[in-house]
Amino acid sequence: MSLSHALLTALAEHACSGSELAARFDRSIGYFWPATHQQIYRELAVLEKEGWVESLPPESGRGRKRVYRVLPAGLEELRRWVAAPRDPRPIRDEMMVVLRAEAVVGPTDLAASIEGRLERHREKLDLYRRIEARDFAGAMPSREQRLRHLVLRTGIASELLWIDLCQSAIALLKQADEEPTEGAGGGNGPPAAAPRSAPS
Amino acid sequence: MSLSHALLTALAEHACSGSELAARFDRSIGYFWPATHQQIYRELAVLEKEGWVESLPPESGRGRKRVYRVLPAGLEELRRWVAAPRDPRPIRDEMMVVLRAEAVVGPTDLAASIEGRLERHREKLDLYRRIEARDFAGAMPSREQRLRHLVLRTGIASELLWIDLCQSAIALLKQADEEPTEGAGGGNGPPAAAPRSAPS
DNA sequence: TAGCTTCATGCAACAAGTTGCATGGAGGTG
DNA sequence: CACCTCCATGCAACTTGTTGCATGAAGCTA
Repeated sequence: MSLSHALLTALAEHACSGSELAARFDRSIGYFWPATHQQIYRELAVLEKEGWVESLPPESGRGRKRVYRVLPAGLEELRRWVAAPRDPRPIRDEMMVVLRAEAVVGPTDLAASIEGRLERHREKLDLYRRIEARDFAGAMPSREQRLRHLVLRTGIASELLWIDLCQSAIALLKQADEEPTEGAGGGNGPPAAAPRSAPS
Repeated sequence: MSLSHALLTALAEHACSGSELAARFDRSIGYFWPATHQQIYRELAVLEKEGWVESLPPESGRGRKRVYRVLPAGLEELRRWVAAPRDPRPIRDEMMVVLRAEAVVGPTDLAASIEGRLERHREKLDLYRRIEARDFAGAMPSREQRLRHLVLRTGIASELLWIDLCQSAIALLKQADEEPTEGAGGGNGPPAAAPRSAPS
């Protein structure tokens, strides 16, 4: 299971409370392994029961913040997990299913839906590039820095891949609309989407 | 939910039984949306309750094969789903977490583990390329063919991305092993090989 | 015909992730 | 002080995906 080890990693980088963990996830590890605060609290309780982290008694301050810290056994577990063999994850993205579905029941208004998604990918790409410029501008990075940069660069490459897929799909769908080959198309199709003749 | 619609798609392509669906998944849609036979049977029951598919009474033959066929309501639902807006999925690959973990608790024997994974990606890439050569060699493909080819090409691009990440990671980890400099921004003078950049 | 294997279907239990809401403590405002 | 809002933690229920095993129906073999 990965979430527990993602939490160990984050806590090893810097001990903190559950809510702070959730906030940090939202702008670092969470880009690649999202987790809600619910998952995080639940998992922290498990980690403590395992003896991998300890929780310091709640400080005073807003709410009842309870700070967690990694124990040596947790670091050991993390080292073991890092070197363990593991399989690739499949892509498991709806887009791959949707395109095949469109091939069967289309044409539909899929292109418009993909336009929206394309925009999200562009925003993500932009975000990653700003982080890259901010955090990895130095010329002589440390080992840690280089590893984290590699992760970020993979995120960037992934966004570029999806942007490319979205663009190709949109082009292909529109092209097929403009040259309606045969087969009477099934008669559905909202007239709302006027075919823009400007190719992207 | 995607599995139900992946099943509708597969059944729309060709009506068949649960076990045949499972077999077909293993060599087509399942590359990008894996499903066990358990999920498939459970989901087929749901689809039938929804009125999206119907099951013909079991034939005779091996076991009690029960063939499912998509109903018009199912096709309608599939069309609706295809055009619905949807967000990108996060990458959610352990690799991204592992590299950050290694940055914290390393060095470990991570490179060896990645070597194994690299091999899997190469096998997958090879498989996809053989499918591409087999199914998409024609010069004037139909709309369906082009859409399905696009899906496959994205799979290929994805494998290339992960292969690149694995290679970069291995190079980086080994390089760091060989020059165990530390702290103080010391003089690692001859930087032999800069990390490879991602394809795009 | 008895026993073994394979096929197709399925139950049950679990693991992981999601969603909606609850609670109790701080702090701010009138 | 009374009230409201936010913060940090957490419960409960649900969905989705995984794992292990069970069962009945053919077919194969001796």
